[in-house]
Parts: sequence; structure tokens; C-alpha cells
Amino acid sequence: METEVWSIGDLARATGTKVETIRFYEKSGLLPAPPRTAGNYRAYGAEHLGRLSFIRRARDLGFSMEQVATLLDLADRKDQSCEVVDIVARGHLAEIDRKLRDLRALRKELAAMIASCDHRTIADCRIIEALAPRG
Amino acid sequence: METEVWSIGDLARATGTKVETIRFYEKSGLLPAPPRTAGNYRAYGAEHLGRLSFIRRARDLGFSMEQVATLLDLADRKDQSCEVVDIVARGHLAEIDRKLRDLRALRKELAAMIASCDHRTIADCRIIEALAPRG
DNA sequence: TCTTGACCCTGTAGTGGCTACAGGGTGCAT
DNA sequence: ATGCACCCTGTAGCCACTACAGGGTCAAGA
Repeated sequence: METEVWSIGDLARATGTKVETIRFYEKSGLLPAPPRTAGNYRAYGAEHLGRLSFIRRARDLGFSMEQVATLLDLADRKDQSCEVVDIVARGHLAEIDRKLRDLRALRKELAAMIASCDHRTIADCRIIEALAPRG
Repeated sequence: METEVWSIGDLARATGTKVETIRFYEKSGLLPAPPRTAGNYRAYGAEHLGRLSFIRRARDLGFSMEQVATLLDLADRKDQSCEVVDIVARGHLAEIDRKLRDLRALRKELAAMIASCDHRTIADCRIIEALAPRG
């Protein structure tokens, strides 16, 4: 049976990734280097497509490249317990919660600043005042 | 009347900034280069302290260096309307709202993934499954 | 056959916002 | 005189890409 082969551009289109990013993932060790054609073009197979989809999906969910590498490593050991996967995911959730808290606090302060601005000259501007030392 | 003079370390302590960061702000054009002592040390005055405090506060509130530069420019033109200041701040608020939306969506998806993991082997792991192409 | 144009290759440098050295000089107290 | 804390410049590193420059490959059309 013939196996399908994709060029780097095909993979890019299929996964919504830029060509340069795919090469970058290869250089970073996330995506294994595929075989080459006679003309030195990368020739990808189904396993590369799957792996790249995994990477993109995990990155979209905000996992760092290091976390993605860990998850990929784990995903390959199919017979082991998935406890570590759970730990990585929970750690990431905690990070997201921290960011959410920070952003909400930020938003509140910024919104208060904007609400108190009544468009006079900058000398009276509450926003500038709020940023100045001991405003 | 004598004017107070601070070393870069004094400024760093007073504003909670690292020394390297202050030099970085100078190189980036956010903080003007101060005069030097005979020994080539930077000699800061009150205006530098004020400006650095402003920068730090704005950065803490999540304004980009470019936005901070704009705000500093505007803050210097005391007689103009503060409309542009308001526009910058509102633009930043909109950015924060976008980030909040994205993070909340992320959190939801991630939490659902984690909730469905019941610690079997990786072959059955819902988290890995959720990341794999067409789940 | 020749050319056009889309695609591919490598390698390097840039982004933002710092941080961390290396390899030196200065200033003050002991 | 010596130690130590501080200062100086310049460069490289971090993350996760992105954007070139300067070439090579390949298929279709004239």
C-alpha cells in the first residue's frame, strides 16, 4: 500500500501553521525530522501530521513548548499511568488562574483610571496623575 | 540650594527596579541619559526618579513600552487635551478584555479535560485524547 | 526549450522586555 | 594596601516565533 506524503506547505495548510514555524519546531526537537525527497524537500507522513496537530492544539491551549514536549513524551508511553499528564495539566490550570487574577486586578484599576478622566488638559489628567509617583 | 543626586543603585532601590533594567530603559529611550560623575557614574536627579516611577507603574499596569513612551510624550505637553491619553488607556483596556476572554475560554476547556481524566493508562487518557487530532 | 512562478532550502537576525554574565573600573573603610 | 560593594560597557540568552536574504526545485504554459 502506498503511503501519503505531504510537503511542508501541505502540512502548514492542514494545521494552520506557518512553514517557518514547522521548521522551527523541527529545530527545537518537538517535531521529528522527516525523510527528504531527491530534491531535498521534507516529505511528511501521517504520523507527522498527527504530531503537529497535537502540538498546535496544546500550544493554542497555552501550554509552553516545554510542557508540550513533556506531554508528547508521555503520550508515547501508552502503557503507563497518566498521572503525570494530569499533573502537567493541573499546573497549567493554576498558571492560568494566576494570570486571570492579575488581569482582573489590572482591569479594575485601569477602568477606574479611565472613568475618572474628564478630558481637560493633561495638567489635570487623572490618568497621568494615577501613573505619576504618589499620585 | 543643593540638588539631591542618586546613583543608579539608589534609583533601583527607590523604585523596585533592577539596575540592568534602568540601563535598558535608557538605551531604549524611555529614560533620558543622566549626567555623569567624575568617575563616570550616572548621577540622577528628582526628575529621573519621577519618570522612572511613572514608567514602572505604567508597565505594572500592563502598558507596553511603546504605550509608555506615548504616555510620557503626552505627559510632557501639559497644556494639551488629554484625549489621546484616554484613547491609549481605552485601547489597553480593550486588549486586557481580549486577553481575559481568551484565558477564560482556555480555562474552561482545560478544566473540562482535567475533570474527565480518571488516571488510567495513557492509552485511555482523556487529556491526551483531547489534544490529539479529531479527539 | 525556455521561462515563469510557486514552492522549497539554509541560515541569520529581529521582536519585547528584560536578565545574566564577563571583564573591567571606582570609591570608601579598615 | 586591601577588601568589598558598587559602578561601567558590551554581549548573549530567554520564549515562541517571524521575517528576511540568497539561493535551489519543479511543474505548467508559450
